[in-house]
Amino acid sequence: MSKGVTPRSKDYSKWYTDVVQKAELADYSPVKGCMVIRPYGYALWEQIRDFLDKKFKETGHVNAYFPMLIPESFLQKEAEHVKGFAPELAVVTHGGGKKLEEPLVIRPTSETIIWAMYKKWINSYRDLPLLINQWANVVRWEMRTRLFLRTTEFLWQEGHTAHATAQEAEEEAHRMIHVYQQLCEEVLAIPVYVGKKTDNEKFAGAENTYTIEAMMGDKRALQAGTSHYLGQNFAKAFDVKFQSEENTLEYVYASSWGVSTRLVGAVVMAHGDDQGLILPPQIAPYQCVIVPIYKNNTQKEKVFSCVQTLEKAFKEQHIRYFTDNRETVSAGFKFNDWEMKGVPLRVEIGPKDADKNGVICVRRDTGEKYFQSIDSFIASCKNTLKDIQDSIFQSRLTFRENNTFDVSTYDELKTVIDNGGFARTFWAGTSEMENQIQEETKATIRCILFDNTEESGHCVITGKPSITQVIFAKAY
RNA sequence: CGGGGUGUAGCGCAGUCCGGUUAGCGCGCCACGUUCGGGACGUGGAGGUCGGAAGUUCGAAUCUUCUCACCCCGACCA
Repeated sequence: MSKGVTPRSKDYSKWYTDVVQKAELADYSPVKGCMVIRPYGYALWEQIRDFLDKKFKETGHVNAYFPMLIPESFLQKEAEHVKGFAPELAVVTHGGGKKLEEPLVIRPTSETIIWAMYKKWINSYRDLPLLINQWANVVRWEMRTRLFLRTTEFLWQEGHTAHATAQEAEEEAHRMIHVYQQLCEEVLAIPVYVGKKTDNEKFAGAENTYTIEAMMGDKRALQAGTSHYLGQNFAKAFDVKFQSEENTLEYVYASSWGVSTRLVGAVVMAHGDDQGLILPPQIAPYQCVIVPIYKNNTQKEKVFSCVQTLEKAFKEQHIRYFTDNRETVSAGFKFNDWEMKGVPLRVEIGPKDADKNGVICVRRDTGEKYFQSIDSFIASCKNTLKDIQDSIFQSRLTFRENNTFDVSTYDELKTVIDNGGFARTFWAGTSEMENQIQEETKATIRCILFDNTEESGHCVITGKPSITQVIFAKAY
């Protein structure tokens, strides 16, 4: 095995694949397009899952589980939905050695089977709102796959809610995109642009799609989460009506929203460097790694008494840590290994430090290395982790701001896209114009910003006055 | 599906053009010893149906035909 990873400047895509594999986040499986999420990678997903699950429950949602196999006919019921998903379905045609009466598709998303059930469960306005989330795997037969970013099977959560009014469903869709924003910014330390998708980019079967868009280390955009206002589309397709307080029969309004294991890829690409991963403390499986250094048993005893002091303090402060007491590899190897794995804070304790009752700390984000007494280390560790979290976020925010350019002409837009970065501009164009721009520049409208930086301007293509500010970028 | 590439030890590769005893190298792995503060070293060792099938030949990793798989770039997508 070679020692480092391909430098980002040489081949960003290769760098990404190298890091994912060398940090032991995931590995290629014997099944084309499917990866194995390894324990260290899965631990990242668990952090994401735990944060979101708590948030979902705080906002009134409950978890449930629906079948992975969906009757093929269900997909047909919503015209746009089937059009969007039909090309990428995996279909089960046989079971128990016999051909099935009706083929079953492996869910690419669960709207249809969930709405088939909602029809049974929803009768009255008293049954609403219905706020269900599911943690599940889905399968989409993609042409080209990449570890975490786009795999044939992936893990995600999908929320599916039913409401009595359009306004309530819209509010729900907005609420959840903001939960995702909070996840990205506060936990993953990735700043995101929040906004709405254009008709070209919206979900198959949605009225409105909301999105958070993050900038990766190569200045391309990654959609990090989506939330949809589905209107009455699925209610009509599955005939889900409720009796209102006024005793009228109405179709219910819906939302759905999801994030996936793609977010693990986002963390890699947003923060990583040529040494490997850089994990924000909030998501790091180990926030601190202790590397004891010694030559003989006398030193070992002395060093480990310090290690024990640290471990006790970490436990008390609920800091996730790992003591690397492998005797088969050198200290230098361990340093590189944990840097590859992105552990935010490394604590080295050698005989010299133990004599002085201190430790050497090394920050992964800045590389800063300093001596501290054990007492002051223990007293400041939480703050240091917080500082790392904040400064990683700040550095990403600065990076994004430095690479987001306001443009007012198509030529400027092209220049920004060619040089790499986000182009922010006003828009009053059509779907066709958007397609044309995509063909010429490879860039798409990532989102229509919720929060404009200016109230109004002129459309970058048509010159018409506009209050719609958008982000153009090349996307993953 | 279009374009490009690769299949030889766990990983990365050489050997293939121009067929010739026992198929090599680096890393990793195992054992022992010396090491241990930025990817340690020595000695010994284990590990291969050369992607698969058929053919040519006295003889095939190497030539021919067919086939399978995977990777990269595009179109599609969270």
